[in-house]
Amino acid sequence: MAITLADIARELGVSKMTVSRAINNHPLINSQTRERVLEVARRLNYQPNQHARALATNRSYLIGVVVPDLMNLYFAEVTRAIESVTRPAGFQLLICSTEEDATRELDQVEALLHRTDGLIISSVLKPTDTSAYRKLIKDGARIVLVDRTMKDLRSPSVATDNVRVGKLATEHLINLGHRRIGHLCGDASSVSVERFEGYKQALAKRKLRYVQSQVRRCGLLESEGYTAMRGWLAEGNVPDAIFAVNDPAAIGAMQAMEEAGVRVGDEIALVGAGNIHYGDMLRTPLTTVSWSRNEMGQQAARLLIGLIDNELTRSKPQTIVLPPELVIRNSCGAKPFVAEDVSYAARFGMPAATV
Amino acid sequence: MAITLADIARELGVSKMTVSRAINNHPLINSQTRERVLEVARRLNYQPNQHARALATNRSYLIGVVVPDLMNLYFAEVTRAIESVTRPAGFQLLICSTEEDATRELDQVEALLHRTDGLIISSVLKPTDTSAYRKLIKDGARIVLVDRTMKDLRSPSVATDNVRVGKLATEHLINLGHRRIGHLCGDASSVSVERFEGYKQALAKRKLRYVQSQVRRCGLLESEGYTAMRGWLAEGNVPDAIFAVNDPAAIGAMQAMEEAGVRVGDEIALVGAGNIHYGDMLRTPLTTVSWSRNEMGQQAARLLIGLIDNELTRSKPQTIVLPPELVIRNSCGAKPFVAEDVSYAARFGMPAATV
DNA sequence: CTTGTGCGTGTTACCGGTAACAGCTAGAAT
DNA sequence: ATTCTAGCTGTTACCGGTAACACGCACAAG
Repeated sequence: MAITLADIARELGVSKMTVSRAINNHPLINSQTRERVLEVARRLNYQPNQHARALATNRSYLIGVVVPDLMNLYFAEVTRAIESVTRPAGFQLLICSTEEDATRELDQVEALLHRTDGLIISSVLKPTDTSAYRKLIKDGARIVLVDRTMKDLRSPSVATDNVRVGKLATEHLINLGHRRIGHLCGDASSVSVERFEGYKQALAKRKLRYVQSQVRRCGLLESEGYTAMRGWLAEGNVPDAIFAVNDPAAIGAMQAMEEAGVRVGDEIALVGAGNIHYGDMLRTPLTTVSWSRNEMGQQAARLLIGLIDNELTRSKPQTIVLPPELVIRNSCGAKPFVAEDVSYAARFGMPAATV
Repeated sequence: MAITLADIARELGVSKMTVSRAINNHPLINSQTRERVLEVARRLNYQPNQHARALATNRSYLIGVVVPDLMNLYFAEVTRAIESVTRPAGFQLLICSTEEDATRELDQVEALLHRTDGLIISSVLKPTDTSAYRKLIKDGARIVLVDRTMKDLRSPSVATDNVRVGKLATEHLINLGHRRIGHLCGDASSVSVERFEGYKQALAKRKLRYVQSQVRRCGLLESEGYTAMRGWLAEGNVPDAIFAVNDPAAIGAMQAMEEAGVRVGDEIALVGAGNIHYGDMLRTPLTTVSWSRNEMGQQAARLLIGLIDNELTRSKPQTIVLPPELVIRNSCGAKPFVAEDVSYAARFGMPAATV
């Protein structure tokens, strides 16, 4: 078995408490004693039992992260950003992917709550389905919402302005001269609903009629974008331009178009959202709407640590909104097949190429 | 505070032990009593304290996963496969990304060991740097290695035949008529070393001379592939064909080539390894070597659960080797810019497109 | 010389579970 | 009627930490 406090205490002829204080740098301890303890601890390679510590202090130094899909690089990036803040603060991450499934999300959240100090959730639920989380939060759960938010929930959140995302994408397509603009819309989640709303607002603002048949439900997964677009192409009556709810859906749709021999960006303009990695390296580079995934993850992590340390007041939770911006590439047909404006090098913070 | 066993016990006028037995479906309990207990537990929404349980049983139902890079979809896929086995078995995952950093790996492993029942590791270390893990395993740590293995370590592992990976890729380039074949080689990890070895064996077998200057060290990250290739192009003396240690490195190199105006698959043939998601959808679809990430993750998970349940004998650890196969696309120039042979639909197990 | 004070250490109890064993009860076997 | 046994339940101790309080001691102040 592993070394315990008691082993060290026996070795030195002191009490467990003294050892505990030495290990935790308690102020009320003689510095010489501390040194002696630490020396033995090092020699025996003492590793504190995290379960015992968690039981006694009610602090696990674990943070749960619940995301819809880790195969979506958008969330991989957000998760990495979260980790970049939590790790230096001494927390480890319990990561769960819900595969865009609401039941699975609730199960996971329930299970995670009781072994973590707090949760960062990107919820698949309808933004109005707040009852479950409302109850958990009332019972003292520390939850921060990221990317996808919920209505009137007493918990901090970080997201982008998704109505604006939908507007930016749709207006861009309108500005390019398109009039029959369709939408591959997502599910019931906040991002889906709000981006859809932005799409409708953009149409209305420019006096274009909203046509039901030009909106197709697809979901947020790449495979769903593919299936939906394949169906659409088979049925016919496909619009000239499409705003897809997110990049994976757009990429799935793109693939369906290519298989059907439709030239993306030429015959059909396409815009996604999220600016995922590889979006600029695809056969047809994807025009999209972008906001900082890094900022998103880091802010969420800071908010949660704030909650854990009781620095944040519970009464008026913070809501952070990140500004979205359009990233024009080729899939929208705006600049058919010219080089990228931002060099790849910039992504890694390198000087521009000299070759 | 949360509901405890004692609360339920008091409510029913029985002992904590009876409640504990009811919750855990102990055989020695009256089924009526169990029903009564479970009913109250449900009503009070009892959730067992995992820390207490872990302390008492020395079982946390947590599995640690240590991968080099979650932004590499290859590992995202392996992780998802692990989760597909561990979740039904009642385990949750503590996921760490080491960012291809050895120090970080050792820190994380040390920290994870003491709060998990076992670890699945894809190690960044040199395959000969076994001392740290050897010690941990001797002290009873349950570790399964995945993707990247180590020499003579008493622990089960799942990997592909990486020498064969290097051979398949290089021989393919030779078969296409190339004679000046270079290699973007990785780091000191097993996969890097073995694929390099395969590259050399393929050259030797076909009586081609191994030329030092045609091998460039780059690492396993996309950014490193980019940097290395940019440097190579700037210096000149670039070979006709390149085998890159993995897909991210290949994709980075590809980007550097495109920025330099070099037509990939035409002026320079390129082959990667790993068959990551999006590899087939790039501007130039990437020829690569593939093996099942799903099989890899699932087998690793099963092995670890076997270790945890003491079903696996410690004396002769299992080593599972997954067969690699060549996936020919366009970047090698073999079939310049024709349609994919395998439809995208197949990836999602759908019938072929009818449009 | 007493009292107070502050520092450092030890004692005790507790966090919320579980293992091991003891004890009780009813019905079967003798 | 007595003993045995099976089946269930309770008791006690323990997992490895920590909080709260008690205590001892040296030294300064009164």
